[in-house]
Amino acid sequence: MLNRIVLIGRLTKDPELRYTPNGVAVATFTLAVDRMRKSAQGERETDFINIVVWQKQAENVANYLSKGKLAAVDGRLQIRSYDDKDGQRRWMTEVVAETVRFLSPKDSGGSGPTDFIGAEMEHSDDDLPF
Amino acid sequence: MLNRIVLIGRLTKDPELRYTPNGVAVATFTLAVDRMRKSAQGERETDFINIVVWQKQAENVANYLSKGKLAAVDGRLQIRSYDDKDGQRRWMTEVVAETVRFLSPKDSGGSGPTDFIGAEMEHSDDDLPF
Amino acid sequence: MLNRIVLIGRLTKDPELRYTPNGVAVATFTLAVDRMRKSAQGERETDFINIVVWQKQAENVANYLSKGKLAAVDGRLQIRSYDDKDGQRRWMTEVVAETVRFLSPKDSGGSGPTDFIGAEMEHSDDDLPF
Amino acid sequence: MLNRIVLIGRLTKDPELRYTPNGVAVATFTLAVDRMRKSAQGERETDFINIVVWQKQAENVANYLSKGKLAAVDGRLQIRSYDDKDGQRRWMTEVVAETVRFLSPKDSGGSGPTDFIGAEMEHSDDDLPF
DNA sequence: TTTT
DNA sequence: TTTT
Repeated sequence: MLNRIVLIGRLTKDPELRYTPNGVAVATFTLAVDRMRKSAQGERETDFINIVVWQKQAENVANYLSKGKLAAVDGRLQIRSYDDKDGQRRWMTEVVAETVRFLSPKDSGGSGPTDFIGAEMEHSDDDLPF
Repeated sequence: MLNRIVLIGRLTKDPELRYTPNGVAVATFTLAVDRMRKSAQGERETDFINIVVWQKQAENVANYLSKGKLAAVDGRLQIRSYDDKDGQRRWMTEVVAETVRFLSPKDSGGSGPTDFIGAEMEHSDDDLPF
Repeated sequence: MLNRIVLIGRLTKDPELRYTPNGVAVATFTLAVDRMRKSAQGERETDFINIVVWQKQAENVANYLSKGKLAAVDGRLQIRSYDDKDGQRRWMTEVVAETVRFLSPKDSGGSGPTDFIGAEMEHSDDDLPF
Repeated sequence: MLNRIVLIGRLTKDPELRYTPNGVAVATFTLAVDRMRKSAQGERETDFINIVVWQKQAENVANYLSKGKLAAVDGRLQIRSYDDKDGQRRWMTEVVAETVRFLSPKDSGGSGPTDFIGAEMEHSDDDLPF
């Protein structure tokens, strides 16, 4: 009924860009998200979370994000089941991004992307009736 | 750069439905959101938060929500400034809902709304290329 | 660096309550969270998401939640790796709840739990210095 | 019943640090959070949102954040009413931060803060019973 | 101006 | 392994 997740972390690798049979862009990457508390042994712990982005955003991600860059993702958690090569049912978890924000400073001297991408929320309040 | 809020609470009154000059539906209502901790004097405390919803959702809200009903709102926090009648600058805070979910059980015997409304997130994963 | 998720859905079964070797309560359950958009074939789709809760909350969940009840969970997404019986590395995904709210109306005639449980946020503002 | 907000933006000024009568640290600052869509006239729009942080975090914020720095805030929306000098009831809105993350790169050559601060979530899963 |  |  409601499913909303926000993550901030760093890309473990460059994003991968593909296209569906009907030509829709999809980018995937993994975010390393450090936990706030350390393990019992005092090591830092990290969740590695797979992200999927669609369409224009997928292309922006592929163009402007790369390994090690800091990013924020706002989306929903999705769990897909599939059967592996041995016919075993497996589950895969991923976050379907609604918006991705680039948080690493633009490379100085770079051509400079706009500093955000994402689906627009609905409406202007320019002429509210109240 | 990123602005995301999720609230669950009860409507303090029936929602109000209006239309912009160009015919776009807008509904407004207030959610009473109880805080988890009580005040120093042991009283329960509550935040009263104004919500704005647009378009089709505005009409659904007007049709299916009413005073006392439980609802979840997912949106963004917005602060608008305006000048009051004395020419003083004031600020008003409201949450612009992206989705509103109805959490009170449908009235038994009622004709029964669908149990949710809201903007759709972007994409199907029916034919992922991986 | 930041990892925050909010879910609303229904329990697929009664929660399970266990204790760690050192006596800390842990409850687990699965939330069925309907997606907003239907599949290409027009079926409703659902994510089944595993939830873990600790301590006092675990016991409240075990006492007051049961199969089919509506609940909201606020927490963080965690991915643990483990090796299955064939020595294969597997991942399991779960949401570690910080708070769980009970959204189904209390059974009429029931003894009535308090209608929420959860970790408290930090501070009162009773004597702010401004 | 549930109230959760996540913001990313830049500090409009250096944070202010104060202490309650009983010696508890409180820091306040304002985050400039750009909206994703531009106004009808094509200008970028921004929400200026007041943030409050308590205790150890307040001191960290005062030490490591300053005007222009990028930060993420995770907390709850709070609305307090007060009476102004003319005896008029006014409302003020602020976000009570549970965690604040520093997103600007540490100044090269600086002494280097830890790169996050915040309340810890509850439990380790080092000895889960399952 | 406030809800169960 | 799944809920209304």
